[in-house]
Amino acid sequence: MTNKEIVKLFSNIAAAYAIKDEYKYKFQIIAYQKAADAVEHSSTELKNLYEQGKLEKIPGIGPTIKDRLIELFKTGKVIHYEKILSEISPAVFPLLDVPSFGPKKAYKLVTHFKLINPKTVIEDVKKLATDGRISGLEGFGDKSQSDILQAINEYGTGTTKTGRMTLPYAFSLAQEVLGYLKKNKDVLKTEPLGSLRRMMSTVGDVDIAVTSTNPGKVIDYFVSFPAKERVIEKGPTTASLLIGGGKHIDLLVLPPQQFGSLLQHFTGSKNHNVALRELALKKKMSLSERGIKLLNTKNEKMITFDTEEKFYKYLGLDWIPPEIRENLGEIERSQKHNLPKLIELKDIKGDLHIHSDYKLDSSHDYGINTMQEMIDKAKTLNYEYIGFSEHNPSITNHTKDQIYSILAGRNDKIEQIKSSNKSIRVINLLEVDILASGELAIDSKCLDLIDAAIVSIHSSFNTSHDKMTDRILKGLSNPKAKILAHPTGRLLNSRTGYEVDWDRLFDFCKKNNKILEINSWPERLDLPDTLVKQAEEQEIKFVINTDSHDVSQMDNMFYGVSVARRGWCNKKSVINTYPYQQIFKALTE
DNA sequence: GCCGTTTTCGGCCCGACTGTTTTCAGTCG
Repeated sequence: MTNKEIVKLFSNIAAAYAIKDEYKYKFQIIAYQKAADAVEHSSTELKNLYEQGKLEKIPGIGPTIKDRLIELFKTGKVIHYEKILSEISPAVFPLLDVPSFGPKKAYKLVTHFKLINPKTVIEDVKKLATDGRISGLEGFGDKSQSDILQAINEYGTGTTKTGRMTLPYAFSLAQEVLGYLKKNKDVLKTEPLGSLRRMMSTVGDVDIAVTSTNPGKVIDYFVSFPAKERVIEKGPTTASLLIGGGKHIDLLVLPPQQFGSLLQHFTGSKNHNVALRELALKKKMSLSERGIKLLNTKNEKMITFDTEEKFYKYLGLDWIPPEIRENLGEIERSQKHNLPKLIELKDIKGDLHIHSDYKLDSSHDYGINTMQEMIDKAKTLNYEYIGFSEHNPSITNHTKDQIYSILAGRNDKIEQIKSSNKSIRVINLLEVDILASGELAIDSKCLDLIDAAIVSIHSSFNTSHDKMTDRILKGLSNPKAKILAHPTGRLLNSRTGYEVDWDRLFDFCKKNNKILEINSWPERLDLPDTLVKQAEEQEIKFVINTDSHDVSQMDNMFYGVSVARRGWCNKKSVINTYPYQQIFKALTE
């Protein structure tokens, strides 16, 4: 049973409760939706947590759901869930994946037309709509019928929800929309919000806020955005467009005096906003994008805010950086005026994971720029130091002596580079494979040629959770191995990372002064932010690297810093904020 | 069914938009 399957199970349970009796089961529905959400965002497979007896570590899973998960892992099923689901045709559930279908609509159609086959139900409903048999059913008219047909067609052709965008893609899309909006004279201010402002590693839809004294005109202008496929909805203050690839652009327009609450609301996250509103309720206030309503006054007086700082302050809170607005303790810390001081891009003093074009006869890829070109780029970034870390020479094509002489040749090159670049310090690193056995790809005589090794997994990904952990710990046990690069091996939208026992790894790093890389490559962003936060709580040290293979990629540092910020990192936790002497000591002691 | 700076019992966010209605239900973020 994978997390993905558990997410589907919990959402189906929530839907089943909504169909049975929405009012009676109101809070079970919320609980199961929350649990599904928590499992979806868990950085570890629940199966592993179950084996370690740590299921209660997931917030949103309490005693009841925990017992049911134990039953699920032990027996492969949960009797209580089977009973609930058996009362509803299984044909209801596939429809829930189609946008605009909720439990009520799906149930009504499935029941009325006696649909029973979950494999064909979407096609069955499509045919009913095509034949004009849905219109006229209670609550359904001609428009509903054609909307259903459109939703199923878009779903079938993959026009809806084909994965999430990487950050650079989302940024460029947002810039395109912003550029368009700024040409309109009724647009006073405009900002991209939502998960993009929170710098999540992937972005689903682009959310844009606008202030204007004439919202209607802005909305009219927005819905004629040239790159749109169609208008999803359009009201007096909000509108939503469908664009290529199934992405949405959501717009919210309010007057300038409400800009603070608008920013706050539309930045999210949902969990942060819900928690904030619950806190406000206890103070007899009700929050929305329009401001704060005072519930104990006569007409529920509305206070408006032109900045976010004022909005948070009115609630007795310090302003919270968008990257940590996930309801993971930030609200409590803000109340106590005790928020962490997050690392910033300007704190970074160097980049340690750089691939130049120096040929080591490796089986992996090379960079395209010379060492000198990368150093020149590092100077423009005001770095104090740079670490070269090409891949180790191929071990299948060479003898140990050949590898030694290749690396000795590279040492000569690095010495020469050092002597002609006095203003920037050069650190002699190497990215070394951890083999399937856990051994490093090169021997200790070769390792003695370099200052330290960045070790990483590039083969045999499909190993069990325990074996992969053993393998990594063995690799890291080598005294020269100081940094574990891209620790999960994930590639966003294409490869889930390998399974590792993170508690064991973090414990090992803590005891042995090993450093975890936060890789800034936008398809990696690895270590993921949720694991960064766990490791940060255990006082593990990080290094934020770009893994650059060309000079322009050295600008990706910004993305890695955002991951560290989302993981609540202080600059003290990140070794490449240290001055040269201190980082060199950390890498070589 | 979860959870705790008001709580181990009694709470549980808020509003937008659409279609089918004539005051609201359903879905979404």
